[in-house]
Order: sequence, then structure tokens, then C-alpha cells
Amino acid sequence: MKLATWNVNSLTVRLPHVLDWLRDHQPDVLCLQETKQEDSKFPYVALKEAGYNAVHVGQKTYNGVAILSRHEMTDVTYGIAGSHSVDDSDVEQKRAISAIINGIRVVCVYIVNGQAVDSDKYQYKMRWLTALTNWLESELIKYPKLVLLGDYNIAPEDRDCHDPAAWVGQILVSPPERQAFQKLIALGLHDSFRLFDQAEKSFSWWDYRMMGFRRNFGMRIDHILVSDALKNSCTAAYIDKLPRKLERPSDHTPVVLELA
DNA sequence: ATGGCTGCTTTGAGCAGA
Repeated sequence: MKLATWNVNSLTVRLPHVLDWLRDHQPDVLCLQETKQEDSKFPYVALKEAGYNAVHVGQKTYNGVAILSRHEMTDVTYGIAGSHSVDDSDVEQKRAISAIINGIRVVCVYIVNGQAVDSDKYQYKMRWLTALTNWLESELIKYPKLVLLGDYNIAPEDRDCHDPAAWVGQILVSPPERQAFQKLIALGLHDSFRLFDQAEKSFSWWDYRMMGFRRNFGMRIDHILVSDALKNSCTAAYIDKLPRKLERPSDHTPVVLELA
């Protein structure tokens, strides 16, 4: 089973890239973030023609998450459920969607960016991460086989940042963000990318500015975490950099996990 | 050097992303 995650930075613009990637890679599951579309604009028909069922929760301009699957999806959940939700504003920010696929709980998230460590958005990011962690703790009891895929907006370690010295204390790498990532790990989740040997300076996002991609000035902020029950089933994990080289690319590129 | 791109928005300067 092949699962992937990709922040497409507007599905309206990137749909051709997504369809090409589905055709070339034939994943069982592809999680998307930043669709930036209301549900009425979501391309259900084009994806169905490509062989994929889809569930989506979106909004205009910002956020928006989707799960595409070649298999049946059940138990679809929108957002961080029930009493674990962040606050009233979370109702408006479409950042999480989940489904059961082939007996696995697939959770797709677009974690808050946070903008700057001294901002209100950063405070919201930390609250959102706490709510996500609390919710996942109960999800894992119900669904021991769980995969958490998405744009985390956190580079977990210095080796996930192109220039750690220049970024010390900044957004994406600040100690509280990294501690929040470790709290997810402490639930019994594993960073699937690090279960395998990887090239140094492997990243999933590069700034559009300053020729970031060509100079490999990037960050690894898109992740696929797997629960204990799935750890031994992982057979490969990698980043596909090719879509970042396309005309009018997303600034993120797909991250992939293969399960036996 | 706090900009640099890109996408979006009651169309055009400003926000947000990371």
C-alpha cells in the first residue's frame, strides 16, 4: 500500500500536476493540503475519472484538506473531533480530515504555519497542536493502525533545515514546536522517513524566492507518522522532488510511504 | 539587506505562506 502527502498550494492551479502524479505513481492514498477551494469547486469528477474517490473539506483562499483513495473510505471525520477542537475559530479553518481505508485510520492535516514566534498565529499553532495530540490519543485507542500525514510546518531536527544556525529560534524550528512534534512521537508514532537511510539535506519544501530550490535552501516539514502497529510494515519512505521542477510548481513536493 | 515569489482577493494593493 502506497500513501503520500502533498501540499499543493491551490488545487485550482495544481490539478494538472496532481493528475499527472497520480497517473505516474498510482498511490493507493494521496493526502492534499492547501486546496484553497470551497467544496463546490473541488474536482471530484476529474479525480473519479482518474480512479480516485475523494473526501474534502475546504474554504476559499486558505487551508483546505482532502484524501484521495483508490479504495473505499468509511468513517470520514472532519476537523479535530468533538471536545478536542481548538476553539470557535477552528470551525472556520479547514485543516484536518480523516477516513478508514483498508483498515487503517488515515489522518490528513494541515498544521498551522504560525507566521512568527511572537505572533497570535503562533499561539494558535501551539493550541492547535495540543488539541491534535489530545484527539489522536483517543483515536489511537479506537484505531491502533493509524497514519498521520500532512504539512506539519515543523522541521523536527536541525538536519531537516538547510541552515540551522541562521534559523535558530525561528518559526518552523523553535523549541516549543519541536517539543510539540515530540509529543506526537510520544503517543507511539514514528517518523517513517527516518526508518530508512536517507540522503543528507533531504527537504520537502523550498521557498519560491531566492532560487531556493536550485540552491536546495529547503526544510523537511511534510511528514508521515505511523503508529506502533504499522511500524514493522513500512517498506520504503522517500521524497519525490520531481514535481518541484515543473512549470509553476507548488513550493512543496510529495512525500511517500510504502507499507507491506 | 526583512526583500526576494506565488496565489488569492468583490481587480488591485495587501495579506499569507514558510
